[in-house]
Amino acid sequence: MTDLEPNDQQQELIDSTDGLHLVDAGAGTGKTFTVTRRHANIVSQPDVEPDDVLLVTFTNNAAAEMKERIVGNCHYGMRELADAPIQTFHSLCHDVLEEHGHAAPTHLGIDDRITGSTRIIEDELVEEALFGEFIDRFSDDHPEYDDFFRALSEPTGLLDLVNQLAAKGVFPDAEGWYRDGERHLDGDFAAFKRQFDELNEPRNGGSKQSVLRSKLGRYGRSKCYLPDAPEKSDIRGSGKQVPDELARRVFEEDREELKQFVHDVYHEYLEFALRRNYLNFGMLQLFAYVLLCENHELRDEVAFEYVMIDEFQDSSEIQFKLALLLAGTNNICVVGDWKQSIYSFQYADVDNIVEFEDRLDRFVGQLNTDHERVSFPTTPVTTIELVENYRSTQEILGFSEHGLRVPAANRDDVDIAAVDDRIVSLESNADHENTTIEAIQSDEEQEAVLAKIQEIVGNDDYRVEDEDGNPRPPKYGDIAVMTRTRDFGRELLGTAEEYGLPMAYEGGIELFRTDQAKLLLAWLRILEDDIDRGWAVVLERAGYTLDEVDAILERRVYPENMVAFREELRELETLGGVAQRVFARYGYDGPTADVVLHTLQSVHNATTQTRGDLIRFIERAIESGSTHEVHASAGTNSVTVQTIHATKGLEYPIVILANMNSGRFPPGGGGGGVITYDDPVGLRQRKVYSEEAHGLPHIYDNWQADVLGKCLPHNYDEERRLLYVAITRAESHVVFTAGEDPNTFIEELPVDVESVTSELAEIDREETEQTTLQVEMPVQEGPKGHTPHTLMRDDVFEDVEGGRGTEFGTQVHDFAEAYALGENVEPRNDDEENVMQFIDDLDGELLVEEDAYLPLTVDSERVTISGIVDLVHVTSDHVEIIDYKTDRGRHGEGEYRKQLSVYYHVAREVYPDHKITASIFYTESGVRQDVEQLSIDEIQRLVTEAETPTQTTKQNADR
DNA sequence: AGAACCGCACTTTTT
DNA sequence: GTGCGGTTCT
Repeated sequence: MTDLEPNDQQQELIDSTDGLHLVDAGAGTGKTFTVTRRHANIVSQPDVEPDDVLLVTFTNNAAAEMKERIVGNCHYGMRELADAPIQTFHSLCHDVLEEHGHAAPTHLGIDDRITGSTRIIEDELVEEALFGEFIDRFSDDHPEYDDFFRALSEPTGLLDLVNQLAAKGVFPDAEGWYRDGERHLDGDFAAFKRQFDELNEPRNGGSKQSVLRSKLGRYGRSKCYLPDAPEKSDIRGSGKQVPDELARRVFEEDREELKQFVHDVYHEYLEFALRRNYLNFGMLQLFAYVLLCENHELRDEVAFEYVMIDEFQDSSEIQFKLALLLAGTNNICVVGDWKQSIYSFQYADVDNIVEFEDRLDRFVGQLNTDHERVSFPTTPVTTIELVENYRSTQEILGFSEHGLRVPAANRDDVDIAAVDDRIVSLESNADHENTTIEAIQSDEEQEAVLAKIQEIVGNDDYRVEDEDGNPRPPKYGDIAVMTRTRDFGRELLGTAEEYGLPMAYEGGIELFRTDQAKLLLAWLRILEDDIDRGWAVVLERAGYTLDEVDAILERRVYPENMVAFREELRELETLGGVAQRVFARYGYDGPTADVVLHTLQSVHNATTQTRGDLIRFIERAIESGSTHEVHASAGTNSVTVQTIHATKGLEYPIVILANMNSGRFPPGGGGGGVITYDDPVGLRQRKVYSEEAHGLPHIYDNWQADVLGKCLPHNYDEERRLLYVAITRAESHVVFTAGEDPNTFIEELPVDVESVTSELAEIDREETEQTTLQVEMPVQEGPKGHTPHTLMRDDVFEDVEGGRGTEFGTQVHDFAEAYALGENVEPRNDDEENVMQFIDDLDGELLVEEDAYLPLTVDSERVTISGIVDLVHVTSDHVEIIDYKTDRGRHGEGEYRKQLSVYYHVAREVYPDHKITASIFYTESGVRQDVEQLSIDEIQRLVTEAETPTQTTKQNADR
């Protein structure tokens, strides 16, 4: 609808630039279109610059898309808008801290600075490792907290807690809690009591016990409370309700020590992170918030004249407050849809939008307690509803509302009147009415899904609209299968492959962190060069203890059966063969092994990678991030498989909502945390002392927390919204599918469930357009011009045990350069001794050319480059390219392979007749290792892939 | 009809 | 550890 004019509500939003606005923008109502037009309208005012208008999105992709659309719509070009504040909260906070935030930690009593070199830890596993290191040290330093640690199974639970507190705006300072943070930790008895009472209400007019009493039926089961814990009959009472005073008994508990513990962990972790020169995403917001709270001049300086927040239902409490601090005026506009709030696990709080006015008022009050930080009135708030839907037929829109009304479980009762009251019904703008909504159940669900797809493709009953609005029969590419779990999607993909049906999974898969991938990697390493890292994994897996593994690695005599297996693998010619044999050995025959195999093969086939390349590829994949993105090639005609969470913002003519099976949608259960934090209950600990920790029977010594856990209602709202989101992706047709045991949702929806047995035809692979999986190579920056320094990834956070780290490496490198330049320097450690020895051993006179990047113009015998490659040594017939590394074990030679290769090819041009080698010099051991060169094509390919990220198939249509 | 008991299964993803 | 659904008991 780029060419179309805005409708009345959209126009109203575009025109009302001033004042507080809450916009309910349902699915497919042209939200992005309207927001970008509104932005253009604001900046078209004579005294408003793009810099004055903050537009917050929740993903970088969304920000980029917004920017692009805005450029197309106003008189500013991309250049003027390149630095305009159209960004995520996180990147905005990053900018603020970078520019003004050096002293931010001091406001929390932390004597450290945020500097330009402070890194943002993006990888969860990296942070967990760092946190683990921190918590080890912390527990050593604080014997007084031994009791807490005895009850903790996973220290990462504490990291979760810290992040959750940060997202709620609860921070520790030197003495206690920043501002009114402690109130949140204490909880709110009145609010708790309301929830307690609601859950303690007898059912069926008094004839049936309350939900709470029923839940407490398992009180004490498979638990061993301390002797002073009350009896079950005492807890549950004798009537239909539990005793009223139970609320107070479980709520009132001395938590001073627990709060102190959490405070110390939290505060010292912040100190630790700053000392190690990193921040996580939560800390970005934390410090930016503190800074904006404390520094009144800065707040005025940074403040924006206009603030717009997109996808407001995905915002967290601290983000709401940040927005208030960043707003210099009341020109605040939040746009969102509570019905599409499905990211609470990312600290999103739907109440930000549902209770917007209450929260606005409350948060401003909190911010203004001691100083007027927010100086505009919180009323009036103008509400604008976008109700015209440009995506789906009316029938689908009507049906989608049922998703918000049906019970998600037998015991779930929905307050339909209350839901209806909140729903703003959408009106379809579609000019065609051909819609089908159906549900099928089959004992072989996967086959049923595929058979349904075969039935749909080319079938005029399922006709869809082409770009000009004319009806046409559907293609594979018109269909999306949405699932709640990745697993089902992956399995379906495997089945589709068997039948040759073109299907591609889109989204993140944690492919290379699976045991399957790690074992395969280990064996590939063993095959490649027998290195310890391969054997260590394999031996550990076979049950050897760490000491035994060490001994075996030391003696290099490996178990006979493993050596035999290695020889067996050596015989195999293809990578697929190796992988299959490895998986067979360990009994991996599930979908994960299949996908690992398939993915590696597609990388392998599509390129000319050697086994060594693949090893490095897997290493990088493991290192660089937990999930591995797998995309369908753009433009191929294949069915898309996605999780519902990943489909937000997308749309498809035909949606198959699969895996509507009992027990899985909605999810059941969920592990019990040790320390929980949840308003209004506050901070609680469930102390479980395990047998392993004590050699005693399992002791559960906090019966209060046990009961508290049951006093809060289980909320199914998000499950229902998930269903709603999935249905509203569809333009024309929806199919639900379930296996043997359909769940409550599918039974409660107003649609007949038809039992089917599917007849599935095998598709001739030659005839269908094959889809290939493209795996994004985790390659960093590409080259700019032809200087190699841009090839080096500079975001590798190096921190190695025993004091070896970035700083140490820099020192060794500085020493090496100074020594090569002939300066009078003394080695300070073994590494520098080794470097000195190495340079001394090189023959010939030493000549130096400073700042010698490319091209290498040399007429001397020998050149030192003070650039990124550490040393280029030239003799009459030989060029040696050398890179020092201070931290063997952290990085293989693959890390800087591209960069060394670029030098290699340049040297080739400069010295066509010389022998050219490139190698890594490990300073710790004094070992030099040659590096195999990449061809120019290979470098080019890696670089190109890094520069052109694959597009997602269908972005939010142009509205 | 309601209460008690038993066995089963056990996410999503962005910054 | 916990919620669900089904079965059995009262």
